[in-house]
Amino acid sequence: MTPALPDLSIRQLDYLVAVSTEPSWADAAARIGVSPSALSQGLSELERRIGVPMFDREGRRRTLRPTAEPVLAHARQVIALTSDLADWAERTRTGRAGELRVGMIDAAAVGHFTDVLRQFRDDHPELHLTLRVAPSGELLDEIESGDLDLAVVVGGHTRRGVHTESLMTEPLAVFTPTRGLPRDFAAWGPWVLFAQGSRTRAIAEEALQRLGAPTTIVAESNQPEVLRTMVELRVGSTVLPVVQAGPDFGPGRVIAERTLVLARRDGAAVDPAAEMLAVALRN
Amino acid sequence: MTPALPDLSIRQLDYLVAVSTEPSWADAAARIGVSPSALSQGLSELERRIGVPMFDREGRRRTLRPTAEPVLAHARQVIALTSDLADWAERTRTGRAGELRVGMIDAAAVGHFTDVLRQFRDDHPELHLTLRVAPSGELLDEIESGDLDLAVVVGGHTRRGVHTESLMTEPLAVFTPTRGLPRDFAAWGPWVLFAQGSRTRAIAEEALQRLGAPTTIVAESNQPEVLRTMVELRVGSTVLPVVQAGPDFGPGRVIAERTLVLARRDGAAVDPAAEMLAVALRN
DNA sequence: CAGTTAGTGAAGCAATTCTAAACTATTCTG
DNA sequence: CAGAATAGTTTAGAATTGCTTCACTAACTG
Repeated sequence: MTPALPDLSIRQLDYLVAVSTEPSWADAAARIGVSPSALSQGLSELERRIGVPMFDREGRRRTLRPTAEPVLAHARQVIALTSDLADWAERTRTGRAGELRVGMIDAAAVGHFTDVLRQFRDDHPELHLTLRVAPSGELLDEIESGDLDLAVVVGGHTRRGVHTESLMTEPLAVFTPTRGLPRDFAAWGPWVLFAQGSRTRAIAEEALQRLGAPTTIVAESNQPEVLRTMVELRVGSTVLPVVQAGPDFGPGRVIAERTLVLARRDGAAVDPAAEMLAVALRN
Repeated sequence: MTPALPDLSIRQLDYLVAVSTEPSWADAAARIGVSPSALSQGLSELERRIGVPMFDREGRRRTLRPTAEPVLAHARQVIALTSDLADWAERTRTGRAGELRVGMIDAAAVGHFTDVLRQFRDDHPELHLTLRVAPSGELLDEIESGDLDLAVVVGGHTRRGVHTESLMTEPLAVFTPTRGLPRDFAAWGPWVLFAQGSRTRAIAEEALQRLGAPTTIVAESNQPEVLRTMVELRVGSTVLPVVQAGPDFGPGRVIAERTLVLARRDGAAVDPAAEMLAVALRN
């Protein structure tokens, strides 16, 4: 068992180092910016806590006795360490260093927030930023487990322990192999959609049902690239965020919209770097 | 210029390490011996001073976030250093380590306090004890300049900045080449005495004058060995502390006494080791 | 000797840090 | 699922710490 450490404070050690450097205690006090009395009392207290006499009296001056050398060495070392820590804290606080794990759905990463990400990377070169692109569900799992600090996902999920905040809404549109859509909703389809379980898939199906269109599914994938190819091969029509439709199709027929939200672990302390990215994402 | 260090205390760092070791904060608080409330508040304060969020909330527990690893490392290191310092302080305080420079006149070192010195050396094997044997005047110079921590010298000197304390008195006696002394003091002498400037020499001369004996000096030396030899060679009589007379002479005729005093630098902090030796010297 | 300088001690005040107790939220348990 | 137990926080109040100011002592300086 440790025999109860003396409760020394950085400040007291700082006094000691100052006194060892400056010609007089008064100068030391002035440099630190406290009254001579405070310095005197502080050093007395330090001496008392360590329990070993450290100062001699030389005329009216006080001198550090050589015996106290180990204490001075200790003080210097601890102050150096603390100074390093303060630097680290400063860098972390300003988001200039540290680690930040971000997740985004593909539309966010490659579509809406590409520029924001690039800019953020440029602004924080020392920050170790890892970006994970995956469907909302997976990202939310990782937010929940603490593997991600921040994620941009499709809104509408409810997940305990995860806090969300709306970022933007974007339109979902129907894209067909043929130019133009039948006037009669019942003639729409069949469909090539995002995979079962996807929130965007659910939004699309719901919209189609509301319009009275059939919801026959002939193929599914989570990769918009795959969906587009299917449409080109005339397997069926699809519902995609317009940013992901690509230039080969027409403007598409908007039938719904989805919300992109910023997700963070609930109760997690706000990481400064995460907060800075969040600000950037909100524009 | 350093950007003002956060005033962290050992105690706060200790909280952090405890929390990282124990399964719950309550356990950590119990181990340290403080209320859970104090721990909670202390860690909040630490977090605030460092300025970087360090804890997450996991259900009702709080966990150290990986980001705070550098702080924990710092805490461990500073605590280890402080623990070393505490050990050093403990050893120094109990006189088990450190340095002690002692001066003694020969009669004290070889006569009265030989056993005390041997015992003290045995009791404090780790203590670096240096013993300097020299006449009182020299020793007092060195006490004054700080080269010695402690000295046993002949009393009667007054030296500013040096504090003295009586240890013992010892008799000074006349020793002659012949057995027995003349009844008539005027027939005493001639003398072989300690060198001019010696305090013991002054005491002896004064005593002889008081008795009405002549004080013709035919030889002088500060080495009692030399004085004894002179007496054996019948150069003259001498006045010596009885401990230094040796067995070859009779008991001697006591004519005065001198005091041995413990001398220390005035205003010097009391070195624990010095204090322990002082206690031993006082018996 | 008067004046200045270095450091200390006392009083008062503000900030810190503790305990105790009430409180919130979460988890366990029958 | 209700109720108890648990983990941590908050609040109020007391104790401690640490600072400033001011008076003071001792030691240099001219």
